[in-house]
Amino acid sequence: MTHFHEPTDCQSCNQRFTSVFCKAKQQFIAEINEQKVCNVYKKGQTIFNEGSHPFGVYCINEGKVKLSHLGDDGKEQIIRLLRGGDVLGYRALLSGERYSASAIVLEDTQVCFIPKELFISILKNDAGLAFEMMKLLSDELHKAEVKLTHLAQKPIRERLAETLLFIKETYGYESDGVTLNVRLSREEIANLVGTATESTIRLLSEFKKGGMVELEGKKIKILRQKELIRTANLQD
Amino acid sequence: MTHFHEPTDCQSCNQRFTSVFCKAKQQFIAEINEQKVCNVYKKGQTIFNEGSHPFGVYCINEGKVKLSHLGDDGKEQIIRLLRGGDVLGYRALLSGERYSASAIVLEDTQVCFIPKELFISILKNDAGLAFEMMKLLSDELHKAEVKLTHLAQKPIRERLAETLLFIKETYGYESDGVTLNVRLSREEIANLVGTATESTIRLLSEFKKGGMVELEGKKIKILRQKELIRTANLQD
DNA sequence: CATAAAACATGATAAAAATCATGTGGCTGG
DNA sequence: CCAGCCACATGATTTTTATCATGTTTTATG
Repeated sequence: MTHFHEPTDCQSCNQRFTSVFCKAKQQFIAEINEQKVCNVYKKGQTIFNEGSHPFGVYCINEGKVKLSHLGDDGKEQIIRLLRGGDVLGYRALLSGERYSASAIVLEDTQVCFIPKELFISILKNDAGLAFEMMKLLSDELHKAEVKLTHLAQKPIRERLAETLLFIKETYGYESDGVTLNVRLSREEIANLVGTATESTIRLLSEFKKGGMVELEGKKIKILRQKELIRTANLQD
Repeated sequence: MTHFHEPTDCQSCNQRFTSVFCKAKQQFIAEINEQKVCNVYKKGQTIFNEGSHPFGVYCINEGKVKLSHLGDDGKEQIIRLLRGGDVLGYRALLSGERYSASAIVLEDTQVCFIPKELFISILKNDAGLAFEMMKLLSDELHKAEVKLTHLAQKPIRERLAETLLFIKETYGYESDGVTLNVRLSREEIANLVGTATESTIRLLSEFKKGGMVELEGKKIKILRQKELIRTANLQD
């Protein structure tokens, strides 16, 4: 079980330079500081559930979270991977709907909760923060559109390679410089790629045979990044 | 060739109650009115191109536009369909990047151009409008995420049915109450569904045989909407 | 109006991916 | 510690989808 220091206030939070909220005016940061509620979730726990009403936004202090939709036939689709400094739950809040995805913790994670009213009122009074939120939304939209195009046009082999690179971008390597710094099941990787679990397992084995990756249980080591990039066939 | 009345000002624009801009403060609407540039594009023309720099946003007064990405292998992926009242080009502007998609006109379309500086300055000074923009972005993000999930999990047959319903939602029917009010090539429909053109043609023929739709060149009539909904296998 | 080009259509085939089946190893809870 | 379950793995098979080939129809153009 991971041990966390509860941050006494937002000024000393280890995400104070990373999160969008650092762009808020000082007075508002103070308000957040007063009203925020900090919480620790253990691996596998749910921060919020698809279909329920949002009461605020969550800011990840430390940890890893997956955001996933349930498809019409009940199959999970992982929409986003989140880390320290990321904000979640704002999408539903802004469009005034229920959550369209569930947030599930991938490893012990500390999260600050900011109540809806405060979040909205700050957004309405702090144009700078509002602008940053728009940027953030724009970036997410862009990523979603690119992913959508790849999902429609690229074979699974390329998408798996791309997904491994994406995981590396998001969570980086462990101190050894090659092991992806997150433990995902093969099924989760499949739900990120958008394919059947068996296909993912099979292709990972192939990647391993080709010497691109090394597999040790849930540990994945990227041995030849360049070859992986080539396999992903990315133009951008 | 369609004939358009150039709107003399935003107050009399036929989209003044539909567009996000109607949520802006009166003073800003007046500013937009002064600085906007109206333009008519003919079918097939490009409003802006993927990869170029944005100089402002576009507001569709009347007409139909497709927004499409080019995949890494050069294949088109249509990511959005737009109509009168819709705004386009804001995504790239907000995240400060080049356009990540091209906007191409599906039929003669009248568009107002609003310069970047004005748009940004209004957003920074009009919290109400900023909030509406955030809502709009949130909605788009939501739609993109749902589409992403369906692309990953649903067979092409269901996706085609869903796409036909989506086209109907966007552009509605002609006065006869059954014909989709837009002319798209089979290839464009395929690029919307995310599949090969031949597959789309084949499935449309099947839908026709089953009596769900009627095909007359590019005219598509929806004869049995309920069955189409069932075919799309939608839970939401 | 003739003609070429593009779009549509459909069958045949090949490739990709999902599903089914079976087995193994590892972890968990009694 | 053992039984049972679950994740991982891999082969066989089936289904789905793309690609290729060819013909027809529509549309655009000189």
